[in-house]
Amino acid sequence: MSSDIDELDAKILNLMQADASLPLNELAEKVASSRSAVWRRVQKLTEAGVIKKHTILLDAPKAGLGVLVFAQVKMHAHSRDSLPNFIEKVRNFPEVIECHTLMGNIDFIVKIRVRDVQAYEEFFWNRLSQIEGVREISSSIALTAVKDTTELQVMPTG
Amino acid sequence: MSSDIDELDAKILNLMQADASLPLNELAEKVASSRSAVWRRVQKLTEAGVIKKHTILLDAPKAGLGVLVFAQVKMHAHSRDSLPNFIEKVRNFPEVIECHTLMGNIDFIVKIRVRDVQAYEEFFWNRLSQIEGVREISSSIALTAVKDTTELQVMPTG
DNA sequence: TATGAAAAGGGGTTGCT
DNA sequence: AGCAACCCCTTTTCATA
Repeated sequence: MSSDIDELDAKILNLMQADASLPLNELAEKVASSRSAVWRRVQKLTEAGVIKKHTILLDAPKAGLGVLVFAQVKMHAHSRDSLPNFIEKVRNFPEVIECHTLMGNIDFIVKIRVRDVQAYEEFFWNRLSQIEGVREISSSIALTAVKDTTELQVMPTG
Repeated sequence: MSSDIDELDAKILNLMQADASLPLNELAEKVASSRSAVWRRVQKLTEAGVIKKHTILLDAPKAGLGVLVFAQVKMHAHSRDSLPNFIEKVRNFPEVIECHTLMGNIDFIVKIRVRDVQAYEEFFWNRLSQIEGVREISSSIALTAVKDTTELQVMPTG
């Protein structure tokens, strides 16, 4: 399950999250190991699915998506059947960055990035609120990002 | 501001977000351009800060962080002075992945990843709720991730 | 000034010890 | 697990329009 991560794996993962463009020899040096050893660890971690992908992170406003919204969505109580449709729709909206089901009275929390407030209004009325089974949406515009990372603090297993 | 992104830039950014390990020649082929042209675009976009960093994304449960929590934090109304301290603390908690200030009655939304529910209880009581000025915390454990990406749909400016 | 080609350098990959 | 050789990709430079 937590695919047996030892201290070396943890160090590698933490460094690569901070900067995936770090050359293999520098990485090896920082973790006090050799190129090949580190390279094989990375292979294993990728095959095991611990490393999901290599990507670049963009500055959202500079990429033309200056507005971040968190929407709390509640579904009609008797609309179990419309859930697969909701999920399908939400996955295909490029504006939706994340969507999670929550325990408690909120059914979904949805993280959305759009160009500006007008674009959100458009998205809200014509897209999100139009999905069958949606009962209530409470939208909050995010002001300042106090913290916004993708880095997980990986610790050795056990 | 939205650093003048043309169609070629947009294509490059979208492809690199999907897979940053894509070799330059394949990337060039996909966007119907040449290696050097694409390479210079990437340089420019990095210098302009549109591309913030290269990273790897981990499977959180496989990396030993199986529990995702969204916490809504409200501060005491008269505790303006304690905000810098709150921000500083939150930024230094490795469990906190994101924290945004919101318009409306919730002051902060905090996204947290921990090993298990016990780890969250520990984090909640000994860390988050101990920060000066915090009045109320409403924690929701996330069940299923309907969507969880970092990819922004980049469109040409204008 | 921007583009393409081609050389030079560095890093990823592999096999062997 | 480490070493070293190989090969491919990135990066620079140069020539061209």
